[in-house]
Amino acid sequence: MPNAWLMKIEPTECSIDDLAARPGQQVPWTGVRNHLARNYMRDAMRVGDDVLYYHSSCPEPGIAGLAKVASTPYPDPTQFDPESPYFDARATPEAPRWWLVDVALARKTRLLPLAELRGMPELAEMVILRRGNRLSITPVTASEWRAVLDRVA
DNA sequence: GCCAACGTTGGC
DNA sequence: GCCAACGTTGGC
Repeated sequence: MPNAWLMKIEPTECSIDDLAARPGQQVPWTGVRNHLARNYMRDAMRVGDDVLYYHSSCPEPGIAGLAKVASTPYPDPTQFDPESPYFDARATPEAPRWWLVDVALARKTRLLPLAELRGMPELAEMVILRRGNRLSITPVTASEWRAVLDRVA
């Protein structure tokens, strides 16, 4: 049984439709600069883990599709790129500070809006819904995953 | 634009 | 190590 995760992305960066249109329907999860979220990718994720693809900072925030972890962790290349907003002068190829995984589309779903998630009793304890949560990557329990799957079926 | 919540920075 | 100030996130 794979673990499951919720991963936030701004649709202006890569929406579910952008992902579907990409060759390989895959996206490297660049730009994470929070240690806990980094640790989830580097230390806890496994290829094949389930992912809830969540649109954030947009007119309709919510779950937009299902995806899977598609690579083992590797250094985020943007940390070495002085032109990138994610450049980190303290990182070197010998001692990277930031890691990522590739995420591959499983399928687009109907948009499950944040308000609807908040209304689901099965998701009462979901990390993303807790007050003040700002983490861009959070673990999802097996029962939460099933509840979301049932809802978009 | 507002604001709550949280993380980071930096002086001490 | 403490903590105030500041920056960021992200929904509304």
